[in-house]
Amino acid sequence: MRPTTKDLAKAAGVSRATVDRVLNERPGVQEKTIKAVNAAIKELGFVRNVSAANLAKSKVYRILFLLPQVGGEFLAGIEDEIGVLRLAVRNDNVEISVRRELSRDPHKVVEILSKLSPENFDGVALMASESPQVRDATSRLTERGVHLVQLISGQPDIRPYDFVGIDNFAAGATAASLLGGFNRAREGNVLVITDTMTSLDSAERRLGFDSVLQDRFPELKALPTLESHSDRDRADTIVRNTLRNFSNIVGVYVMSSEAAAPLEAVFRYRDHADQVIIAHEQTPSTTRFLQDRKIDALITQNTGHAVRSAVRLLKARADGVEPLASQEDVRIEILLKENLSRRQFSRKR
Amino acid sequence: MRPTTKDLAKAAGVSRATVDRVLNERPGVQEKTIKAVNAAIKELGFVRNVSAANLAKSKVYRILFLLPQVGGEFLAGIEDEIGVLRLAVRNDNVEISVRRELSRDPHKVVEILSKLSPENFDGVALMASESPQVRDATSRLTERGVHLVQLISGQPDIRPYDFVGIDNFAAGATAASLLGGFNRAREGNVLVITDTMTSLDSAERRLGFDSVLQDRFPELKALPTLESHSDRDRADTIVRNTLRNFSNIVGVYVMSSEAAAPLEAVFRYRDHADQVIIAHEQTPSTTRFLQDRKIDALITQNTGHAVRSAVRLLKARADGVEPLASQEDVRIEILLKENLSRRQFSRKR
DNA sequence: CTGAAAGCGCTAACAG
DNA sequence: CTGTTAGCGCTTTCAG
Repeated sequence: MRPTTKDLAKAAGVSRATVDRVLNERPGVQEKTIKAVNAAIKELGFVRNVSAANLAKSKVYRILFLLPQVGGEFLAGIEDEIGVLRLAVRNDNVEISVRRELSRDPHKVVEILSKLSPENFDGVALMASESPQVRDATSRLTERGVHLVQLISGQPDIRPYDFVGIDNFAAGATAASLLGGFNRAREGNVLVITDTMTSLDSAERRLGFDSVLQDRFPELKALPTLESHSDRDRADTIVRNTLRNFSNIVGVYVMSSEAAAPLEAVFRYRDHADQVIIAHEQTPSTTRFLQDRKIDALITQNTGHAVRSAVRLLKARADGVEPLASQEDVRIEILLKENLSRRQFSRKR
Repeated sequence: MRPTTKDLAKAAGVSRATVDRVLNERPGVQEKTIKAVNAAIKELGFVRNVSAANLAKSKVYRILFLLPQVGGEFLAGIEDEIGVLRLAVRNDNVEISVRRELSRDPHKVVEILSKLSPENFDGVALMASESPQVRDATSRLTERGVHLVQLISGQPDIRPYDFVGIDNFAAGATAASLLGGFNRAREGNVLVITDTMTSLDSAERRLGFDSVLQDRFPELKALPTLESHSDRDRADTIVRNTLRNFSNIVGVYVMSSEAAAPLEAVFRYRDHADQVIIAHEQTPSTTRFLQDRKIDALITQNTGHAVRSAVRLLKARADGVEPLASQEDVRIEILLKENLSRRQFSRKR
């Protein structure tokens, strides 16, 4: 049997209440009592039972997902994943809420973040592009005691909070590697489209893409990035114009997570078989395109996993526990028609 | 506040003990009392608090991983993952043990399985090839009340227990798609190697591989499967002979999860750049080969995820709870040099 | 600064 | 067939 607070109390010659005080670093305990309890902890190899503690506290973890207001299939998919998770974690005292109210304007984002406090939320999963203003606001938020994880959009490895998502430079490089590899060494141009280049995510993908193209596929030349600004008509226009101006297009790379409109524009003016086409993220549209072989590959991240990871991280931070690192890594996945996962799950009854 | 058994008891006009009896379908409760309690459950929207129940029962989930006795880097990696997980889940009353004692001989496997009982284990994760004998033994095991999940090796969708792993037909198809796609339409032969074709896994991969090759890459012809029988020297010999007998080899496909020896044999007799090389699973060796561009791609499954998934499934089955299907899907991943995940985890302090 | 006692939601043992 | 009582491991008053 694992030792309990009762055992600690006996070993340290104090009451269970005092053990509790020491365990939770509550104030008002004599230094020597603290030492005695800590010695007992070490000696007995005590590990606290978090669920018993949560039961006693009737603790609920309140987690908020802050998402962009506008979005297409990709964002809808994320909302769905959150919805599924919300039900699944109710048994673990986790209460998830979602707000779709972030805009491109950093000041609006800052305003929303500034209203958040530990009174209302233990943790926030934020899906917003980086900017100096937002960075400051998140710092203040965490200082106020609200845990934060940056979700999908943003930069790994840079600040004192967690990032859940893929390395966009590597994602772009992966796209280039596939596009170049599948292209059979034809010479020509590559059309590159995204939503907007002001987002760091797209910029990083482009850098990764270019670096591999230059290194390994000198026969390919990537054109300047086209920006659709989330506008269907605009996507159509810029694609049409570019296809008209550049004759020898052998590849297309759609960098944005909402790829449907740009891809449809391409299909409208070109036979899909005439070039290698790579896009990002798995949505109903992109899945269909892959199945129909209208595109060659998708670079994706497992959004369900990302969302669960965000919740686990926020919970771990709230508990002051170190998360299981390997589990929280979001991989850059490559999807071909052949490895689209068919079955959701496997069990016959 | 969510309703508790206390609320149920009051609403149904019975004691908490009776509520408990109904909740856990214990015998000896009047039909009408059961109805009353169930009515209250429905009315109040009661959801049981599993961790409170576990606390009261001091329940521990005893889970056994049964692994093959012999194995290389791939199996070692799985053992490592289990080791990490064992520590991580100790706080969740899960006790994991591992036995590396399965042999190729089905009768030995059966013997081991027949000794397992609910007295010792709540669930077993079994990594063994399919065979009629083993199938019977697993059926008897589950009938005895020990939950079972088939891990990595085996067939999805066929029996009344869970399978955690990838669809090997699709994995083989994916390999062919990459090999053919990267090959730039050269005509030639493809060397195919595995450990042993008697395992269903390899057979399935081969079928998937061939089907895509025939459909989409008629310029490629896959040679009969070579079998290394986990023997380094034998791998060397068969590879050398085949390379001597067939001049025009433009591709190599290693189907087995332990790929190091066959790959090294290939490198010994051929310049790696002369053909497209695809193998399975990420291990120290295959990772290095990918980084050095000695191989072109890996088809992998996330073993850490698979192991965690197995534990979650066995726990869910033991609780009689439906698992979160989407989370337990193991994907066929494609690894190029570009999307090898660098960072394990991302947080600066 | 420390301890006693009650309670979180559920289960187990024993009466009745 | 059903209720009472005690207790899982930890936290939270409230005294002292």
